[in-house]
Amino acid sequence: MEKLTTEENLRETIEQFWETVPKVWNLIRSHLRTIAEEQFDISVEQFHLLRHIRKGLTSVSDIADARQTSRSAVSQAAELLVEKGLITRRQEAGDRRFVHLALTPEGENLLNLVFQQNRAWMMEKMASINAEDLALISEGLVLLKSAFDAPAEKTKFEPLPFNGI
Amino acid sequence: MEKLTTEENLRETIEQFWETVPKVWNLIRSHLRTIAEEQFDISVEQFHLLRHIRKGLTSVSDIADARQTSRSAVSQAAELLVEKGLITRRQEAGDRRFVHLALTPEGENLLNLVFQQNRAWMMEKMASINAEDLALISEGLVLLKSAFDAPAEKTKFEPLPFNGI
DNA sequence: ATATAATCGTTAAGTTGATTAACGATTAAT
DNA sequence: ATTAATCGTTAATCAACTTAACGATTATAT
Repeated sequence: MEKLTTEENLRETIEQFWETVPKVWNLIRSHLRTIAEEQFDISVEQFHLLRHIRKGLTSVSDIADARQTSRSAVSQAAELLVEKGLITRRQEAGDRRFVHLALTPEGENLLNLVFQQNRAWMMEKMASINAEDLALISEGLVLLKSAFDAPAEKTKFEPLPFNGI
Repeated sequence: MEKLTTEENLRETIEQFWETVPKVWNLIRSHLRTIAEEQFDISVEQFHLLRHIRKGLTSVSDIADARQTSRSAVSQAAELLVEKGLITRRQEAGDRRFVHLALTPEGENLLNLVFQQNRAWMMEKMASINAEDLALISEGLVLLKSAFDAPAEKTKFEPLPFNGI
């Protein structure tokens, strides 16, 4: 087996990323939509919002950042969830510009149920993978996450010259 | 180090999946949108369509399946790409219900440029990962892909009883 | 201190991508 | 030969997003 340079490895990994992630994510997202809409009457976007609130992001701005979307999009989605009684809004005492979103017991419960359904489905799909391979997948995901968590690193590679279309 | 059951491993991997994939994919999708729209005047969805055509999916139905969307959505997106001169439509000789989509040289070229830009950006992000870890990520992705490629496996785990909200 | 700027969230208007339903055209099944 | 099913398109509608404008609040500058 020949040793590749890191750059060649990188290209290969990125290739594999494109081969895998869009397809898998679309499939999961699509199944999630079915669960969320048919059984719980919320959209995928509303689900993500609930998920982020539980993860500890409570302000509209923080969630917008995390989701790579606009504050107004988050604000509008939040409004719908408030109407459904799944979250609450509360102004921050210290800085009254901030609004803190929090799950109601109903929201928490609904989120758990959606995750439960999703996990059951994913487990079916992944049932044939052995423990060792599962660990490998996990490790790979951790590495991937940390790469994209980190603030952009000064490049080792030439910035790409862009020459029109 | 304690040995976990496969089911526990599975839960952990799924947990890690949710921790990683939505965030990373959103980030990439967001950056991709910037490139595609600002520099090439196509939407992310149009990009995906081009991508699938190059991968060998030429019929509207096949692409709709692959993207987990409706035929009409694909048809509409295809129409826009035809207008831009990035793809062509050609009826199949044998079964004239089928229409085959194909990239024009301009479409091929544009797709290459978008990928080039995206790869450069992803390389920056992933620049600090060593060769061994890159290989690990690749392997993990391959495993993940094959799990979700396969037709749903008969479950080893209890189908989840659903008990209202 | 006061004025200016910046930040947080909301609202309004408009755009886009998606869905559903209906439809022609073609092919398969009975 | 009729009926079914499949492929793709079109039309109408919907949902989620964007941008822009705006109040409210806090930070900064003079």
